[in-house]
Amino acid sequence: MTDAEVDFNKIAKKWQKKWADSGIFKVREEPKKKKFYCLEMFPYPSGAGLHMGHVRNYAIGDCHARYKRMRGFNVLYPMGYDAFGLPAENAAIKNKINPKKWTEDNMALMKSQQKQLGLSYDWDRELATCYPEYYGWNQWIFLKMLEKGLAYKKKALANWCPSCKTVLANEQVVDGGCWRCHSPVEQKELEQWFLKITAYADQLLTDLDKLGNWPERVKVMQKNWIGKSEGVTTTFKVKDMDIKFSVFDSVPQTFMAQTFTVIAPEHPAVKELVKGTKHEKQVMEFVERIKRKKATDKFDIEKDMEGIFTGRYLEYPLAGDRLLPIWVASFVVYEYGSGVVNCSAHDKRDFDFARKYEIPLHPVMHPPDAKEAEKVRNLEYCYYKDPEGILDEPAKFKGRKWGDVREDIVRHLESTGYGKKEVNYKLRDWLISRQRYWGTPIPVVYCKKCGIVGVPEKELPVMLPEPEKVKFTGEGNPLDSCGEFVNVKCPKCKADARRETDTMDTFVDSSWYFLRYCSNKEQKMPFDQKAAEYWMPVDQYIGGIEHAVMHLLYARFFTKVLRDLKLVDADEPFSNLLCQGMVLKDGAVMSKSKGNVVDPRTIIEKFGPDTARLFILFMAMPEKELEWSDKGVEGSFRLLRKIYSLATKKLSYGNGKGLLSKDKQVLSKTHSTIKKTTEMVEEFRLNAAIGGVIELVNVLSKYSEGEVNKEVYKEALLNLTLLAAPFAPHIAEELWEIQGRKGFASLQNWPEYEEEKIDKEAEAMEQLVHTTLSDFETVLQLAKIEKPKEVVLVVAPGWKYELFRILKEELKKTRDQRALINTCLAEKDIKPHGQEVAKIVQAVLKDPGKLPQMILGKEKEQEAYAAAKETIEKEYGAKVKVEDAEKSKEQKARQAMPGKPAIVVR
RNA sequence: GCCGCGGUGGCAGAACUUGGUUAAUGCGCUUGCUUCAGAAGCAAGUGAGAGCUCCACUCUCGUGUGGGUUCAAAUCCCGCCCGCGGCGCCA
Repeated sequence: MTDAEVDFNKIAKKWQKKWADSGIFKVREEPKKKKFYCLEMFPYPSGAGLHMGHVRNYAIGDCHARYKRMRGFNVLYPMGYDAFGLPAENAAIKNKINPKKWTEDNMALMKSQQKQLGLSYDWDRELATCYPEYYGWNQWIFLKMLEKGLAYKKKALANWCPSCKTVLANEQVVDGGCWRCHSPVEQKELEQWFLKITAYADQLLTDLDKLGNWPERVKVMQKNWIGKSEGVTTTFKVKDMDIKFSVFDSVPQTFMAQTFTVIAPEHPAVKELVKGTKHEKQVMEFVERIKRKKATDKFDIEKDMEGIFTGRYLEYPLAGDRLLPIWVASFVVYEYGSGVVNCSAHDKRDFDFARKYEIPLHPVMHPPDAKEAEKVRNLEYCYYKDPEGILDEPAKFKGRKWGDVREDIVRHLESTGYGKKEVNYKLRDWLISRQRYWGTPIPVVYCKKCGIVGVPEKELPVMLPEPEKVKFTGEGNPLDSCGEFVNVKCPKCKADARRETDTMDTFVDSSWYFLRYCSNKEQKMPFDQKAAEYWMPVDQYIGGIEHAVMHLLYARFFTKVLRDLKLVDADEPFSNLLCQGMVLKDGAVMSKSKGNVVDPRTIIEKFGPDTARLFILFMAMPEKELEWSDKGVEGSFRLLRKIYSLATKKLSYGNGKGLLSKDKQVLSKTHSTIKKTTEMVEEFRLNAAIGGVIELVNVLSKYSEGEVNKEVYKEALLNLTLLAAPFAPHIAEELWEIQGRKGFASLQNWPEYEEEKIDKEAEAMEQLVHTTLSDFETVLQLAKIEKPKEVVLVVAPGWKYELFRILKEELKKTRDQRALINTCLAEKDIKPHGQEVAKIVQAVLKDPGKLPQMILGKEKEQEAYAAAKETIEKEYGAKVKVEDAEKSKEQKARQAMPGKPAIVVR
């Protein structure tokens, strides 16, 4: 670097200020303009500030937002904070810090870092969920759901995290532990608030198909989570008792094989089944033991398949007077279906269980192969779910295939009066109660007379009491300690009443924040309908894969509920989803405990925000994991410096008359780079896009060292500036200014690939230079040196191989032509692209009469050769014939091959 | 077990949609120039192996693995192996 060192941070600050002062990133609804809503998952303001994962997230999002803006879209690109949550409260308990203050400090820190990165947010739309202006609308939506029966309270076994001292939703239990602190989750019976997400199970499932641009794996995860299964529920009586069991069966075809029944240990009916019998003691001991095991350890089906007979039988009139012994079995899931299952020989797990406890089995289906059928009848192995399987029973369906008898069996079961077609889901209702302070108060009052009363709309928001009025002891819900909050009058009868002290799961906050951004100042409603109509759905959502189920499912649910409330018309909140990969260091996720954290601040301070952003975008595809590399950061830094010097260095201009071939190449490179970069950015292959830009930088860098054509250089530099704008916006602005342009680079139109403006020859050259052998150059060389009378260009398969084999032969006969070749290459200012060029030239020099024939096929190449033909004819006066060999290319190729050089390409 | 994704030089990662001399781009490394020296910068080189006194050059093998289609396969088809992620008793 010969110039004075550039202070990229100074440049960054300068432009950040100009952007802010001019307000260029503020947006309004403009019905005439095409809108684009670009959104990143808003961060939780933790005390540590931004980490690399955030930087990556925002670099991707900002790049996209800037690109779309330059493409002429009216871009909504907002930022906010998911500000409620446990860490704030824990800080309050541990360090006696005001959770509100703590959160606000963190938000301020984060915001300053985001500003330091130069992200093009419309900061006027900022929101934070911990303020009544926001959470009041959580309450409003909750009340609407309460009205609709979508919010309800029930006593249920809940997942309890003893460390966080709160309840967790099913989705928040990961590997039997708390999703946040990983402590083992306990089961506790509590009265809790639920949102009826199951009412939308089917829609949430089927609408996944509308999400064409979501990653497949996310869709699969959601699908698994919803877990739809269709089948038949049959209801039978327990012998000698007044108990009936409904049993769900998704594989009803083999119902005649059912020989025993299993019931979940947690099932309350177990107690009744054994009450007062000789089995009682043993069975109840078993139940307790299994419950404990399930609660603590990782429960493993393979090892822990256990059961115990209850002494009771289920009547099974479908098979005459068959009685099914009822067992308590460890593997039965109480929460799924009815917690009772009928078992048969045609299920792997049932089969294994029956063998273990020597329960009789009764196969009713056999494989087509007679030998195998015999094995199945002898119970040598479990035969299940084979579409080719042939039924033996019931008699009515004997001989039918398992694969196509299903519907008939279902109808048959329904006709018996015992069965009913039913759909089951794994999805459970969403438990939103949290026994915590730092969250949205659930707007409900308990009155002795009126029962559960929703707080009237006009009294919203139910404000969280100031932290000073609450005791943070670490035991129980802090809100219970605030009498002023708890003791209220019933809104209906004005009698003394008690306020609900549960607060909402913070996932409620993030389930509709994208709607609030559309009109974050709205006072009368959660959001302005017209604004939401204009902006929704989010066109591009970007965030971590860890939210594949929870957040994304809840947000989809809320959107559907709000749609049914006629507040939005979008079915789905996010049309495109990008799940960015993790940022790794030394092969592991960056984490404090591993000590491999790289603080974005140090990188920004040292190299400036553009370097940090460019590096993080260039190092890997957005979806993939990114391995941090300090050296790579320096590489990006060097690149930016190189770009900067392209605009500031002294140039020596040529006489400016006509374009030299190198000028044409630069021009052509410029435009092909526009083309490539545009394609890559559209496809979110930002790493490849940057790779392309770097190529252009390298070409320009080299070009700028010799004599340059003023106009060509100007055009190249201008386009380079614009192409770089989404990736390194500050430097792009600076270059823009250096080039004497007015306004902001950020607001310019994205450059277009202008085909007609480019010299055809150079374009043709361009298309071939990097992808394949520069055939065109070769032909030009030949034409220039020998001024041949005729060049035949034809297309056929295998050309390169054949051509070069022949040329090699030629070469062998030649000696000492190297000097000459090198001379002509130098003169033409062409970097010897391959030995091949030299070889061809050499061959031609040896025997000018024997020219290679080339047979062209591909559209691209045809164009290239057409251009070549034109040039050669014009400039060198030789005749060129281009043959279209598309239809019979192989035939032609073969004809062309013997004795003569040929090109074999399809 | 089921589902999804992937496997390319020393590393990250292009090229796979549309089969055409595999390896764009960056990092690293080697050599040279520059420098008091270092850093930075610039220039050339860099898949592996072998042959050749040297140079020039030549040969063989190379995209996890084994097959197939094709004049031609990283690319298309089939089998297998390995890795990552998700689901996990779902009746």
